[in-house]
Amino acid sequence: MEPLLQRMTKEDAHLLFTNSQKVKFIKGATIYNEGDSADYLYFIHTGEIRLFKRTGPNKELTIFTRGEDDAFGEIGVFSGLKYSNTAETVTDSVLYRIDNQTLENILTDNGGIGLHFTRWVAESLEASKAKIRDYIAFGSEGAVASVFIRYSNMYGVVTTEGVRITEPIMIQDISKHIGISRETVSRIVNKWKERGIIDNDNKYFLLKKVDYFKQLLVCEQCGVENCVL
Amino acid sequence: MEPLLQRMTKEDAHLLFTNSQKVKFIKGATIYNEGDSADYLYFIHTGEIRLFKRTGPNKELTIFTRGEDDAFGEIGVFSGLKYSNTAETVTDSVLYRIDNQTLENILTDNGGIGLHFTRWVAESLEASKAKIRDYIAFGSEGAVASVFIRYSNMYGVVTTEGVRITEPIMIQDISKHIGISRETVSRIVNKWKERGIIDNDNKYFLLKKVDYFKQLLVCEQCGVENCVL
DNA sequence: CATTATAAGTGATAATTATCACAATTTCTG
DNA sequence: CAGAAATTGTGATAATTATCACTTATAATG
Repeated sequence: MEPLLQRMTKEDAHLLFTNSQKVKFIKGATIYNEGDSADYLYFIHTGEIRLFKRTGPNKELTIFTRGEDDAFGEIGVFSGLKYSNTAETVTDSVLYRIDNQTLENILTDNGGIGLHFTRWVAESLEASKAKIRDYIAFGSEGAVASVFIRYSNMYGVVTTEGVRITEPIMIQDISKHIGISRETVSRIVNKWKERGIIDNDNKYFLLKKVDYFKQLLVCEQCGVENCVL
Repeated sequence: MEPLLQRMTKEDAHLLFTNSQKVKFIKGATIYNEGDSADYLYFIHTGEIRLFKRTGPNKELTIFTRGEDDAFGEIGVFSGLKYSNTAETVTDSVLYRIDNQTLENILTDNGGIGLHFTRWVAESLEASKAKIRDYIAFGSEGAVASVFIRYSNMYGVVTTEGVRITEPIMIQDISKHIGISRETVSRIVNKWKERGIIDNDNKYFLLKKVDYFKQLLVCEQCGVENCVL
């Protein structure tokens, strides 16, 4: 999925930045908490952000992640008074934040920018709905497969051996995306390793048989563009 | 969640209608299929529409439903070339459809209308993400509870006995929302009936202890506005 | 109103997944 | 590089859920 800022002209992006305030966060910092008043939309200059919901003591569900040139906080800013997720940095991050009212004024005056926002949110919605399908309809294996496919769409490099994922993936990250126990995810991944479907060098995975995943998830109908985490 | 057309002025809604084409469908008709070219956004004048994905032979997953004054098809129109869901009428329906390009022109010229679209899509996104949480994080009971809570937010009437849901609900409808077998849903619902948590007159349900559901789903943080199906 | 068609309930059983309790690996840090 | 911390693997067992094969109940139709 194309990051929000890359969809617009430099001038439009500049307009948003000049109306924003620069804020820095170190790795692992919390930018806002679920339930906080939703005052800002955040643009990611550098870094990566994980949005998640807490579902119990020591239990989290990752809702999505966003990276450079993208934005987050739309859920609160456009649709409610409060953020419905917690936002946390995955890496050191430099963000620009624009307040609610300033943003609305810009969008009202500038339908072109607004249309980019609508498309961006609509694609996020698309991604979210496709996730529901994948996570629910094909059991635990389907859910894990879906996470791998989505990583491969985001960070995959095609090689002769298969698709190499350039971002490190931890088993427990996968587990947090799909709400399945770490142990079960571990067992599924190891079964696939034995069968030669995937391979890994510690946290770096190689999908040797992407078709196995696509078949499992009945991917024919589904475009790849919005199949992301 | 407020239907799209009710968010805007009559003039703005009128502008959209005059650029649209009226189409009628009988109950159970398919408006478009997953994979069809996404040429139109549809406004619902009267009727109710169910959007779903097919996940196997005789297996469907309901993605969402929309009713009067609302719209659907945004996924294709704003974000892709193809519809990613199948749209089917639940009741006889009168729709207006506007083609892709005409809509984009209107939104580009009119940031105010565009902002309503963005908010509407952002709230749908919010609903979708909250669903993921509910359906995944609290087991089968949580998923079923979530469907009831969402029905009650959409069609609930508060009475001295509890919340009465004015729309008929079939067990297999619930099952299609959450991807859990009909039999399991049936067993869960009957267990709750025995315990006095819910009651029903055939398809009409009464939630006697809404708090039981809210506790199960840890609803404290979550606003009710976008907690819909 | 009898007859189909749909939907729902249920027992038995198989399959899947979670949980617990550690052991083994890998990564981090001084 | 050693020791600590974090992550992963694994066996045993419990809990949950799906599936199958019916039966029962409800709704639709001529």
